[in-house]
Amino acid sequence: MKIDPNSAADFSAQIAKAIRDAIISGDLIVDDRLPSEQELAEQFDVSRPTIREALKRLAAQSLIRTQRGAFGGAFVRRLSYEEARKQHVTTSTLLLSMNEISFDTACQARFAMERSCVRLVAQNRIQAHLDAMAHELAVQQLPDLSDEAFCGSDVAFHRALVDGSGNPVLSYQMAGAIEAMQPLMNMITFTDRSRAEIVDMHTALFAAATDRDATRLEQELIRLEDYTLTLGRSVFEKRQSLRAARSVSNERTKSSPIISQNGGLS
Amino acid sequence: MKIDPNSAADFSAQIAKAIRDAIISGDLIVDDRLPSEQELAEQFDVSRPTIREALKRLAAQSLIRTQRGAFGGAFVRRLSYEEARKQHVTTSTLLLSMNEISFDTACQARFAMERSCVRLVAQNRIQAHLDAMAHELAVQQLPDLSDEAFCGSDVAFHRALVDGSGNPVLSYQMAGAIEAMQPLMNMITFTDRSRAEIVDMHTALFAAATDRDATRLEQELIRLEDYTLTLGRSVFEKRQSLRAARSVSNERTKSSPIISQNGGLS
DNA sequence: AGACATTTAAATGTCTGACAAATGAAAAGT
DNA sequence: ACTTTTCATTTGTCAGACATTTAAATGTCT
Repeated sequence: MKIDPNSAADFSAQIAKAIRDAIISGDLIVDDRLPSEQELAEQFDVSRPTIREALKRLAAQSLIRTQRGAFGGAFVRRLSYEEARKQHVTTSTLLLSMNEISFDTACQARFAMERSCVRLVAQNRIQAHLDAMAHELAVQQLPDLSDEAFCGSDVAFHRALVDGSGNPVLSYQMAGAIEAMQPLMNMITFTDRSRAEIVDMHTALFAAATDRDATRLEQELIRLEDYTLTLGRSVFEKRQSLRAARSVSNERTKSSPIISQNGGLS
Repeated sequence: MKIDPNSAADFSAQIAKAIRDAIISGDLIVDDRLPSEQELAEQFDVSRPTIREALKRLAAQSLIRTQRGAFGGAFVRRLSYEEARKQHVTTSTLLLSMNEISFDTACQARFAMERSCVRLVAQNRIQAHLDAMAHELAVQQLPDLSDEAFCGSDVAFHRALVDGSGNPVLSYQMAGAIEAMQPLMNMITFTDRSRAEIVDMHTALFAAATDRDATRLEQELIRLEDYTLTLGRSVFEKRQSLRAARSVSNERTKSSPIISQNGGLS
């Protein structure tokens, strides 16, 4: 077996790549059993811990599952929509939080993508999707709802909307836009936004979906985008003037106060 | 440190999750150094190999990088657009290949998403994007171009198009649709498609982008979607009749012949 | 004093060998 | 025929060791 001792990468990374390529290329298909760790160690001519590190890498990507005991081992795992969605949301969330991305850019991308669903939603939405949307609408009007719960319901509403496209691949792709970005936007705007106005727009979206009216769905999404953009900008302006006011006395308040940065993990 | 010996999950999985959560929550920020493996082993009260397996899981998700030597260690890594895009494409490719997804569904999702870029492309494309598209157009007309190279150029053309949106977040999200699905579609349709017709449609897309004409961009993408859908259906019909003809003599040819399925890795 | 070479400590990368725990198959017993 | 026991296989975990890399600290020479 070909692993390059002179390569920059670790053995475990090289081995993981070799197995991953075998899965992607189809040499290993769903539910195929990989050789045992001992056998792999012999095939690749490395020790068992090294093989184990490689397998853990693959497990982290949900490419394999392992089973203990006789006739156990590592098996190629079928990547489910739910797994894929989770990974996509995690990756998107991290990308957004680790890179300085303007509110406008994120907002633009999110709504451009959601709008791409309107035709299919108008065509394919069934009663179950409308019911899910109606349920979230009801939740959003509860008087004592916490901000977190409102945000969660907001995400669920939009998820139900895009699920109405009846296209699971599209829904999966949308997760990165909606489930990763919406919470970030909410975190920025929740202080200033008006729940009533949002519920109003959600109600309009619901009505348009009920009527299978793609054009109105698109219009309402544009309205929601405009509202969100305006809100975001006003929040940033407010922060800007606040910062300017106290910049003389207090210098570094630049990064989000959410980050506690204790260094340790305890 | 809290790791649950009774949990169903491995220690390494639990530890990886604990650290991942610390990164996502912001307790650990970009370029923070994690404690050394030895220290982590003591904090979590497990052995060093177990810690290493946890760290490899995080490395597989590009969440950390490691550096050898004194003052080395594991550092929180900034997830770049390129990394995120690669992961997204890999996940999407696997999702598509491991689940039985109809050609129509994939096609629908892919073009719905690409169409969501047209407004921004018309608004924000700069000369560099047009140049990249023109270059790929030239490549696609080379007489001796291999099928693989044509497919590659096809993907590059569409990538240049969506990059024209000037929104890196949108480009990243599109990667899952275009870079993961286009190759699959090509694999199905490359036998029957007409390069001339595709080049023709690409040329029209290029012209519309040059003219900043969003409506025409959308129209041309719909035309390309229709062409691809028709092509895909005719290919499947052909296969269907072929299969019916030989179904008496030969039973199981259901899965793609691309899969060699040797079981081993050597 | 400053520039260069050497040493050293800290950290990851890897290996060996061992034991524990789970698990399904086969053997034994009823 | 059914149940129980045994057993081999395989992953999960640990301990200890050595190799390699790296940068800071130290030493040495000009």
